[in-house]
Amino acid sequence: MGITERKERQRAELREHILRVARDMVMKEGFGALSMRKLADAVEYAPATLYLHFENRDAIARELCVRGFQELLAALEPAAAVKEPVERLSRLAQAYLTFGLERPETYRLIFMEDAKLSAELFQDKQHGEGPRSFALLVKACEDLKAAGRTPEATPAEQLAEVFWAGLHGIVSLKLTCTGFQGSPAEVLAEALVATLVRDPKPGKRAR
Amino acid sequence: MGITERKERQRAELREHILRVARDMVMKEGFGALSMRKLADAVEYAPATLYLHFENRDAIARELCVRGFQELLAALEPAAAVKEPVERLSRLAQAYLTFGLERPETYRLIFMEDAKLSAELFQDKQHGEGPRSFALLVKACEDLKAAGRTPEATPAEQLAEVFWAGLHGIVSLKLTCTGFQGSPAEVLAEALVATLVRDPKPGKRAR
DNA sequence: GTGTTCACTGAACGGTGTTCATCAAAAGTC
DNA sequence: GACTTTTGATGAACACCGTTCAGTGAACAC
Repeated sequence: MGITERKERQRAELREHILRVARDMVMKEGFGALSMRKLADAVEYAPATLYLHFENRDAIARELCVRGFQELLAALEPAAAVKEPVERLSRLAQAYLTFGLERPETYRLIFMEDAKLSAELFQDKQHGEGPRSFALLVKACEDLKAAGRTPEATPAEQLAEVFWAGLHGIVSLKLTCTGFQGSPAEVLAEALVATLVRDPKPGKRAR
Repeated sequence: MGITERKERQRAELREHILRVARDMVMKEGFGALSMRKLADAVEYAPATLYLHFENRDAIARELCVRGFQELLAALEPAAAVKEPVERLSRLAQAYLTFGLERPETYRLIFMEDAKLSAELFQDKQHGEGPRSFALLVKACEDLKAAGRTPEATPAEQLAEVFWAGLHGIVSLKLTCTGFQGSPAEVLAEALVATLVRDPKPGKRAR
């Protein structure tokens, strides 16, 4: 009875194939330019066939979103492995920027498209690559705080949110408001890290 | 020969009427939901008539963008009038957030839609409400720097860009990634200001 | 009164997402 | 092997979309 298994496998393969082609099209021309008909054409099936594998166009977007977050997490992880908190923050910032600016359409899809898309991906705060990516920033800020190098009154979690917001702001303004920001993204990232980090206080070191 | 004048006035009035209706529709359902046909229906003209007043749908978006930036500038100006730099920064942040969160679709239109839209509005760095809004932030950061309360190495302009990016990040993440940020926007705004501002250094006051 | 201008429109073109009855081939059953 | 059932795939349709353009009728100029 390997038939049902084979069918299931073929079905999964086609689904995967559709998603890969869709991903390529989105990366080239953006999600807005992805039409079900063009996608069907590209995979050499009739448009209606796509609906046997995905509920609708949004379902494809959702799937691509998940993969986008996986890529983001993968892009951040090397930087998150750095021990020294300040250096780690800086590396995380650079990695985030590089991801956003080199994959603009992916970035737009996961962070600047419809709210419904990314909202549900942040529901489960434990699993999911979105929350896990954020957790890396939180950890970095906690370590920074433990080293006594953050503004005292601000909790690490809030600091991480401000950090993420800053990074997202830099990337998304570069993507939409072309030519607004005067400074290069890397410079802004460094400036952002500089605002977060406080000089170590010699008086507190003995404590 | 008041006829041509009257015609011109009527023409301008209709154009204005179309824009007002378009603005209402965008504020209610977002720019994506604004269709030329529905707009034509709402103003009780045939769709083709709209093209006698606007080159295409994007031209309407551009016009609404300009108005959006005017509203943003108007929202920021009271806060910009505050003397004390730290307080001013805080007020600017709150005003920016309020604007973004209370007019989400306007905000999306001017900052999160197509790059072409806002790009050209930031070409002329002197005039235009976009650059002038940004100038308010730059001035605030310059005054903050003059008071010796910024990170020393970072120029005021860069600081302003980081500030704007932070604000934009907070607003746009609230708009797209609903439920991602744990903290309320106002709290994050305060935290953002806190990261930018340094304690006054008593040693430098005498200088 | 006649000619001209011009705001306006209906209909069309080519595109979109989505649905559904239909069909042929594969799988299951005897 | 013949018959029935299941099922992957589809063509055609529906209701939208932005945009164009020939045509029309009323207001204007003379």
